[in-house]
Amino acid sequence: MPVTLKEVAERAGVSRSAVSRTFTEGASVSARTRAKVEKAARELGYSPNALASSLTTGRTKLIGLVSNNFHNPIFLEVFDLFTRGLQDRGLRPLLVNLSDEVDPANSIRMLRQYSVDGVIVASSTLPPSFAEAFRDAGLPVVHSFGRYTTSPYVHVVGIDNIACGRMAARALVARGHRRVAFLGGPPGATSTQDRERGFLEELARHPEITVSVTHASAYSFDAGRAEMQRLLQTTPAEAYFCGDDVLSIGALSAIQDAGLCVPQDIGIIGLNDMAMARWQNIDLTTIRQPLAEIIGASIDLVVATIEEPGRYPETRLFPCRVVERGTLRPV
Amino acid sequence: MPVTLKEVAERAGVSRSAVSRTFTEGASVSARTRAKVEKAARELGYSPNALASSLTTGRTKLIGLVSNNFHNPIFLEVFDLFTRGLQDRGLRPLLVNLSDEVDPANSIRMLRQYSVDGVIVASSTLPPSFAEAFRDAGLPVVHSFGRYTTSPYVHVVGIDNIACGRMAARALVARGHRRVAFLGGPPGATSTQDRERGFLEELARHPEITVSVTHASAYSFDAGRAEMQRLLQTTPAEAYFCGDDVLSIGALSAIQDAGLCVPQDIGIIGLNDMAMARWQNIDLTTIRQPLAEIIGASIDLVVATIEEPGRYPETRLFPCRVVERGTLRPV
DNA sequence: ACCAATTTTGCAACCGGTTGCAAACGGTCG
DNA sequence: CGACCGTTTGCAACCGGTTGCAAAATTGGT
Repeated sequence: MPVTLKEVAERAGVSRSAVSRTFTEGASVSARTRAKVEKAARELGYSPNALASSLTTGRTKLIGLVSNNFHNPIFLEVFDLFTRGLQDRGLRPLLVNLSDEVDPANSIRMLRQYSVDGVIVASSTLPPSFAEAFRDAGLPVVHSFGRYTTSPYVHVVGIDNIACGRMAARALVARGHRRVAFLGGPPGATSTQDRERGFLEELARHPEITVSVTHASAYSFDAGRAEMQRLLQTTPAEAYFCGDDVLSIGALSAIQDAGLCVPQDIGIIGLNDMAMARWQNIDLTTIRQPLAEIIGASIDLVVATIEEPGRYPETRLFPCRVVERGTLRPV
Repeated sequence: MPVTLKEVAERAGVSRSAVSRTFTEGASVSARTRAKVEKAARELGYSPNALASSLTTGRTKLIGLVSNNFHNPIFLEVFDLFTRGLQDRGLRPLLVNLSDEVDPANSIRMLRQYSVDGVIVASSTLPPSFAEAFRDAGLPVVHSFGRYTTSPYVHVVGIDNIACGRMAARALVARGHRRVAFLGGPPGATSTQDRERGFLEELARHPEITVSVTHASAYSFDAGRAEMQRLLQTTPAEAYFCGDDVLSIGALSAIQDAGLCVPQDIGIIGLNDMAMARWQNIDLTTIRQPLAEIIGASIDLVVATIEEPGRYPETRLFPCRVVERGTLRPV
């Protein structure tokens, strides 16, 4: 059904190579043949088969976009930015939903079958070994929202979660809170581990302040709410640094249901600054993670690695900043 | 770099066809050769190139998933279900983000270049002509969340929006409201048009009830909030049927900010029942759209059409029901 | 052990493109 | 007009598979 190179060649009265050349950037074709070919192609409605050409060129312009975060609303923003960014560069996202899969083997096999040019692993809950397995399979890979390392084995783009933990701690200290706490995401997530670490390190400099730590089972509203409900059964802290925004919103809902006021009775600071944090009925004080920059850099890096396969793995971290809204009392 | 059929054949001491056959379902290979081939393949880490095989078989197992809804949180649920559902059937989603594009031509060209087996257009804001253009290009297509027609030109899977409008109207009537209103999404969206129509038709049977209609500029929190703020400047209705949940949440926030109580002062009923509607700090009364069924049927239908290209276009609608929560007073 | 029926196998052509190479072409200059 | 040089062109091989067909191997029956 779809029209092929050969048919265009016949109609234009030229060889197949001529047609191929008019459709490849920087190939040698005279203006006359090009015109003939373009006319024939237009009349026939021809567009070259990207997959067939990938056979010889070795490039598909397909990028595997692997994620397991299909429940945290911020990932809709992430997918929006990734798909647009990839499209803008002429690349196509092949989406892989990991849901509860932890073994990269299947995804690797599948993405190799489709000869993707590169892979982006977008997750803060997958272990570093996950992205590394792609690299071991010879695929250019970038781990977005991954953990910072001084000697990375794969490209990592994201934020300095330890520094964010510190930043959150300083924000709470600056407000004079004496009993603070970290309400983390799933303990296995490197993002939570690092945020916790930074938070505790900074607070270690203030021995007069009491710190406690607990974890929600997932980065989700329900998990955040459940954990805060549990905490409210005994004496809660004065202010919480929550593992991320969706957790914060869950915690807020538990606090409000308990008849307590935010930020008077309990303060909350989140992390991400997803669109919803700006919603006026939520109005969450949070640490802003510069999504667009992270995603832009991730794409740049995967493209650079495709072009230069031996490229040395690098880490790109973007600075975050506190966005003051209504869930933490003024300094 | 990746290992090919030929290398496996050489190592196993068989022909290339033999290798090909051991990897194709239902081909004739003796147990002995199969064993030899599988051993060689395992040792070499071979997995067949899906794109190369697609050249001769004409099937890529790639499905174009086209959407323009990257800002409505329910679409994260939609993408989750679509990607999982497709993966479960051995299909791969090639995601296309339309953002503000309205012309299908580019998407069609691109999806044909990648020889997708079929296309799913997931949007309630794109006109019917959008999906139809794919069909005209010879691509099997299903329009999910599209408009119901008695004589569809493409497959449509979704809900009966007119019936939903009626259902919302009945819910408000049953509660004894005398001044009700529809706060729709973008006027161009067929979903909004149909919901409005059903709502008005049902209310026409109750001449004693005052009805008014306005529209938000998008299915988004901000648009819903802005429109409700505008409405609150004069005398608002007693209860609103909002175009969808995210609009409802925006409206709720405006109402609360104005110091009014829901459902006492103003009632709200939404549509979709997205995960967030269940969040206890939102607790939205809404009309539940059975997402999983809609998406399952969409995939079934696109698969069926791939297998039987001449298949008659059909419409599959799923029933919705009111989910009672806290934003509408009890009957 | 022989023969026919059945299964398995390899050859070779093909899917829709790309590309190195050498021949054909077009233009310039003496 | 012919030699020379740089472009443009087509041929043919190749990318990594699949598949129709006929030959080879196996099976079963006698």
